[in-house]
Amino acid sequence: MKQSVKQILVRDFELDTVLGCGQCFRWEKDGPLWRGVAQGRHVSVSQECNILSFYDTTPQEAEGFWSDYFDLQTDYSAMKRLFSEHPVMAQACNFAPGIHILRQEPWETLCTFILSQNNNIPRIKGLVQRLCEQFGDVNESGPLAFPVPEKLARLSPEELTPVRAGFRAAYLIDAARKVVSGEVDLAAIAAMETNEARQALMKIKGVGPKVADCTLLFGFHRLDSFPQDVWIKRAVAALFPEGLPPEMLPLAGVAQQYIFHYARCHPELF
DNA sequence: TACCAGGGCCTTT
DNA sequence: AAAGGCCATGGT
Repeated sequence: MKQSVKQILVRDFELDTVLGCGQCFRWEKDGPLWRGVAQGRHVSVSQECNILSFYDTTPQEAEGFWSDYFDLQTDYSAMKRLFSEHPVMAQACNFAPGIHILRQEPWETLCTFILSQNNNIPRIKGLVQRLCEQFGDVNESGPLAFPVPEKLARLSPEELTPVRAGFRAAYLIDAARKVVSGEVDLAAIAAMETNEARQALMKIKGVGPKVADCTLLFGFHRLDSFPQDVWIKRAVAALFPEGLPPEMLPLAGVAQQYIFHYARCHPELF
């Protein structure tokens, strides 16, 4: 194995959990190495104990762009302390102590979660990969950037058939057209209060509360947005019949990730 | 409110 | 090898 270009000491971070828990779809594990693309940059990363090793990038990119992407500067132990005042949440936090919320690009996050609906992770990855291969730009370092909205806005549903997204193709095109026209303004959404931002995203066909909240949490780092799917609804009903404790609400999205991962890995409990 | 909309991965036989 | 279930959902 070649020498890493940068090693970073991490806490409360577990690469396998972060990249495998269903918040991102452009990472592949190859032996100990995870290879991925974000915003047209590619990188390889591995982790041994608390050391994160970066390859195929520069020390500057690792310290800057990728540290931000992996949200390494946020103190998750403080959040876990708050959540752990609830005994069941303590168990969930303890079960997967290395969860982080990635800081992904909003447009890509919106598209990938449109594609995620009524779908499973392996197939979502395939759809995203074909979308990038067919319509993404290649830069000089090789990786395929996620297709820009202008590109997708020009397409007809027929032209998207090679992606094999099914009924989701029309949703993707609607999203692209509304972003290009400014009817959905992602920069403005970044500045909106969460409920207003959710409503704005839901102007897109195929974007309901769940997809909107995933976009806000994973693409805009809105830690108060709380994506509710069948698993979370079941788990919350069992664990918090009165609803989430109010002190957790500003960080409900982070709490959601611990609960979701715990529920998925203990299906017999819910 | 219930049902339907691609398609393929994964488990079971 | 073949079959069927299942899918972090939303529109009609």
